[in-house]
Amino acid sequence: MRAVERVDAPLGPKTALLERAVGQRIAAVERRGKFLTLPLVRSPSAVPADVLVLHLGMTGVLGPREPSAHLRVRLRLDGPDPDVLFVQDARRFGRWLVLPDGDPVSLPTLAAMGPEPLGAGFTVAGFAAALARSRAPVKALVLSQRPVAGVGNIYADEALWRARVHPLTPAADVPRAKVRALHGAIRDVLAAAVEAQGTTLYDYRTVNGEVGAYLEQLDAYGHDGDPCPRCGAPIVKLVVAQRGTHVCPRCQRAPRGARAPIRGPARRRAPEAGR
DNA sequence: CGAGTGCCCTGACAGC
DNA sequence: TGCTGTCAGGGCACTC
Repeated sequence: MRAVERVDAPLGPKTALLERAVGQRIAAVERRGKFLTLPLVRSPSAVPADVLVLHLGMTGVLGPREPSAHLRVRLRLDGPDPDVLFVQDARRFGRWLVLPDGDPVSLPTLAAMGPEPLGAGFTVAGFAAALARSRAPVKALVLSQRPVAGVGNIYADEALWRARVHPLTPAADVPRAKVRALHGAIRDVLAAAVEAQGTTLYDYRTVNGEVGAYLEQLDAYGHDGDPCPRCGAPIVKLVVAQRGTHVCPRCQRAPRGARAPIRGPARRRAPEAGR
């Protein structure tokens, strides 16, 4: 069990409690959704109380090599090499903090997080119940991490496309058969993406510095203007929950009342062709 | 309390 | 060449 000898990070509200990690031992390395959670103990036989939480955001990289730029956290451990871990985060969307006594009050998303998508706790029945409670657009609800953990914008689009569910459908209106399909699609997409070591659009790298290969398997995300791989209709891009959203207008039927496609803020004409 | 919006932050890129 | 504006997105803070 390695102990934290020193933490260097810029001071601020997001990092104010990091120094609580100093002198404690890392009892485990766990993950909840997109959060890394490291329970800390004050002695090898103690029960974990504080939890060191790392969220890498979109551009965060955690690894043993010192980055050439955008270093945010330096974590010095006792014991053998590697004895220093670095967090690089160009866009500063990451978070790193200690939750005293594991209290997630400052991280509401973590506190209310749904089951792990690849675990046994993610059931069709539970997923259906979560959707039935909300009239938010189904994509917005999925992105909230509450019905299921770990689904971000790319994989939400892919799963909805596979299940033939329009992202603007009110969650409670998704038919039972499509809830089942979406549940399966989320599992399939995430399992395949993990297998491919993720999706590198721009910055993302694995812990070994490699790009993620799932980019090549994307069917909908980023394919606006391209033919749908299933039916050939052009994929359309719209905005749902402030996120770029890619839909096949033929396979994914829009809910009644939704006018599609919704372009973003109508202050600027969209470019003629995709890149 | 659920839903929607604004914001953070930097790099890539388009357009002039 | 260099400037300006826009866009990308995970999660929190805030408003309605």
